[in-house]
Amino acid sequence: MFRQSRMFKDEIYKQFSRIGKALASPKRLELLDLLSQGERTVEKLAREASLSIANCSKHLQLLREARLVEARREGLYVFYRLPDDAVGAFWLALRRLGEERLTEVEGILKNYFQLHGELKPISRQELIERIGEKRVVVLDVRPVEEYTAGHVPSAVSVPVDKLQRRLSKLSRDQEIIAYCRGPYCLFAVRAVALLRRRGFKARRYQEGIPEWKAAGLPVAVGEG
Amino acid sequence: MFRQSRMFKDEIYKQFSRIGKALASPKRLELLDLLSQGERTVEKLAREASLSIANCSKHLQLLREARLVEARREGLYVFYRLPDDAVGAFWLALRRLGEERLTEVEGILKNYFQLHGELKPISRQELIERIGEKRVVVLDVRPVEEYTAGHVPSAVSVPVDKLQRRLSKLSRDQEIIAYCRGPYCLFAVRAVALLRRRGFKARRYQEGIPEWKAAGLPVAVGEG
DNA sequence: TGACTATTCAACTAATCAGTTGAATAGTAA
DNA sequence: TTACTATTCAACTGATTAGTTGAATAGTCA
Repeated sequence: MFRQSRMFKDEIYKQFSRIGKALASPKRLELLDLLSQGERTVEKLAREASLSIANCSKHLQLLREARLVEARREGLYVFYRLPDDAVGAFWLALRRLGEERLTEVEGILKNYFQLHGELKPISRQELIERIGEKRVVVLDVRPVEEYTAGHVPSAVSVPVDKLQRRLSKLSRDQEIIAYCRGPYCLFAVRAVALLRRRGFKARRYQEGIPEWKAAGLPVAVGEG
Repeated sequence: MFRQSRMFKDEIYKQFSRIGKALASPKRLELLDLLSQGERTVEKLAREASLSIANCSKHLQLLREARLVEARREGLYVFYRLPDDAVGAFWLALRRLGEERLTEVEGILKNYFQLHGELKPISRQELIERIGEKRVVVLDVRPVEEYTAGHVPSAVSVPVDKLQRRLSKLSRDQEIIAYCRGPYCLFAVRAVALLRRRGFKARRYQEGIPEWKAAGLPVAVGEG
């Protein structure tokens, strides 16, 4: 009986550790974070996470073995995605645990954002309250595909690398609130920095769509 | 800017991967599961997880570095424990994700419980409904310390290795519901098997106190 | 203080994993 | 079919991790 129950436990915990192993690499977490914005090809994932394609593919295989991502073929490309919302929610839970318990995380954030003179981001509550206001415009500065896959209602899509060219369409009388993928994506930081240099009144909302959705708030889909 | 934002991301995800690394070993998950029942000494943890003391201590160091456990000294012993409920909840979330997504888990469970002729456990809802009934007695078959640290209200403490000697105190007219640490602890399985062999009407509730608590149900503390 | 014990550390071996490179595969388009 | 391309596989190196053993440490108790 003892021998058998030891075997049972060893087998069971070994299964759960597959998920732990998949989460044990920084790059795989970055891939999960990217995929929580929507599906992507290996190529795009590799570029965004600064990986070679072969290496990225291998990491994706590992994630797939732990059932944290799944793949779908379309023409020449293989698209990877999160199989359901539970995985995205779990990644959020891991992140939150790290933010609470690992003091180093706060240090890194502070260090980086001080370096770039970044002001305190606005809270979710404040964003919700101000969304309807005439003198406020919300910018989604992620690539267009991600905006299309889901965005804050009434937000306007202005990908960060096109912001420069679209400055003329923005009014200096409005207050601009920019958001991107989440607290560890720097698109909104860059956007706000640029806008301020040009004399706009701009602030940053630091959460992304996954957090917005997890809080039960409505998400708009499509061209907006 | 690119160089810096890559460095930032690498640092941030590396921090989160510390948690992943800590979760990447079956034995460490087993230790977390044990600790979610309450604090314990290194010696006890080592015995329960079938580890050498030195090896167990090392695993605990690793968990401590990821801030998933903390230590407290009392007399000759060092007690390890989960620093707060968030860690226990996170372990539950990981487990649930595994149960849903890793098909192998179900297979292992089925395999083992078929082998032991185990019937379907009763649901949480049924347990709640029947707790007050005169003809039902709920047994907590974990070691006494764990019962003392928190148990289902009105449950009686009968550690599984003392069950044999206490059979005379149980009535064959009552229905017995036994529970232990959770679905991967086999105390309740053993208890129910013994009771049935002796002609008692016994069933198993397969969740433990962490799940009970996470569902917002009341927990009784002390000698009961 | 000194004897004692639980716990941790240090050093080592075997095993596992990350990342690189180049070749193979599987699917598309002509 | 053939040419083409995105993706994956296979083999390798260097780095990291698990687990073992024996010694050191830190605290208790008389």
